Amino acid sequence: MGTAQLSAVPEPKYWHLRTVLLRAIDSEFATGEVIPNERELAARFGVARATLRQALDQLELEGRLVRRRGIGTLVAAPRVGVPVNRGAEGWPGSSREQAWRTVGCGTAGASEQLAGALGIATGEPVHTVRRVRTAQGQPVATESLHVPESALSHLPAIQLTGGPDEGEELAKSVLRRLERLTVDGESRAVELGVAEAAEAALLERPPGTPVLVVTTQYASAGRLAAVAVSTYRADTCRLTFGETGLVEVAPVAAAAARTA
Amino acid sequence: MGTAQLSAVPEPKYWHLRTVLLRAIDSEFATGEVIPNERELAARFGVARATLRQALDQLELEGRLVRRRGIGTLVAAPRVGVPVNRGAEGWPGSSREQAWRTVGCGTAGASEQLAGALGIATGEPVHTVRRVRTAQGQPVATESLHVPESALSHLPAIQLTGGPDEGEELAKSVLRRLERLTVDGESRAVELGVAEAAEAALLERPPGTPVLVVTTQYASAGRLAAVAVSTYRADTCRLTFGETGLVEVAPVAAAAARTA
DNA sequence: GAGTGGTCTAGACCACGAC
DNA sequence: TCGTGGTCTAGACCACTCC
Repeated sequence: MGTAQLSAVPEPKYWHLRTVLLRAIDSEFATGEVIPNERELAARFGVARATLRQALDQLELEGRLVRRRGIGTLVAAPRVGVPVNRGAEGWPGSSREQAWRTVGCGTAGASEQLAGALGIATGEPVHTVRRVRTAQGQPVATESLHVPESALSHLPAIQLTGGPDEGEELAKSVLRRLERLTVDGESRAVELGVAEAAEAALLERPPGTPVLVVTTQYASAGRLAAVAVSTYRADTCRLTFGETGLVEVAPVAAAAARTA
Repeated sequence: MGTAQLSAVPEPKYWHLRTVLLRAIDSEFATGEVIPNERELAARFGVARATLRQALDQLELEGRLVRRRGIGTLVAAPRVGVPVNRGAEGWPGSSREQAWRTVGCGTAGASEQLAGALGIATGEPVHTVRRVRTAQGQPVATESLHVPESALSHLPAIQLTGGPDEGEELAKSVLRRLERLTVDGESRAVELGVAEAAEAALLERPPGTPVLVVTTQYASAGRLAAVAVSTYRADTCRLTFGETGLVEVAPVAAAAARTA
């Protein structure tokens, strides 16, 4: 990594540093390699450590760097493409969807806001399944799946053993019954958010980690049957939608196409 | 806004501050209202201004605050739902898609990476249309739409006047010819990025602004006919996908469903 | 214990908008 | 001219990982 000088233009130093560092990690470092530590880089570029950190913050937000306390700053692997296609996968919990692991489940009366989102009356019983999704061995998303009991009540109840894993049993029951509904509509929204403490822990990241929040509404028989709110790690995930079969655009090619 | 004391837990101060401020703006301030300035808030909470700014940074990333130089910090309006549904809209540039405005157009030989993304040979001529999308009077996205000439060459060329607005004419020609193709497949990816200088200017934001990068591949007649890379302002946008007709989940309800 | 990134401080000056 | 947020500095101490 060279010691390219900073220009005197009215461009912030940290932004210029980002550009210089980006070129460096693209050309001189391999994925997973540690770059020089912050104090050394700051000295090398003649800036305060806080300024250098501002540049690293940007690159981390872009998913180009990973910082590990006690270890150093590493060049990040390209983001993983994560399919967010329930249409192709069927209902949540169906057989082809192996990536999700249930971490909790419960039933409660709907809050006013949750009731509004589900199109039901406040206080109606709603099952909530909490799950974690992993890809390539890493946790990439958490999800809260909300299903009003009334959307399932015409289906035969599944017998619960009432054993030690009560939550687990309930989750299985909800997901199995959900599977038997026919999906006749899905609607999704994606926005940027930050992980709260509980989510952050499941994602193995500190609180405040940027996440992509995906809100999905499932319709069945002309009514809203479920709402899922999933939070995907923004640093490692690239959400993919749409028909399979098309070749996925490589991240590096996408970056080129953006400014070409 | 009260002066709630900070707890002594091993939770970072800035994160605790974020929580306190979030409660305050939810309960005591209206959309568009200015909150007290940074120096006063820092004094009120007994922290350095940099620490307070770290908390405000989080809330700005979440789209809850807007900071304006020379003015102050305002409570942000809820994010706008922006449909990213070409299926419903038809090809880019079709009549129903009023929100886009062309800002530039050109034709050049494909770089190696762009060729890879389009599934063509390096150096093949590719038309690139640059556009800006506005919603509610605000610019919300920029886009680079890449179309290989070979995908259009079987269609009658549209006569160019060669007048003063050459780029504009070319853009119209490309978009009109594209419209006549039948779309038989779309594939999309969404990831987090930051705006470079040119994009940032079009979005009326400083460089480094977080954006949602949407990469769309359009297939026609069994081949890739176009690739679009759109960057949406993450602070103001909530991307919506899927069938219309379902009621949109209100942001506040979605937030409740996330942790309920 | 040594080295790393994470947090925090108390200042300084600048760029911009309103007056 | 004044008040605002934006940038930058030069330190300090802490939490974590590895040896």
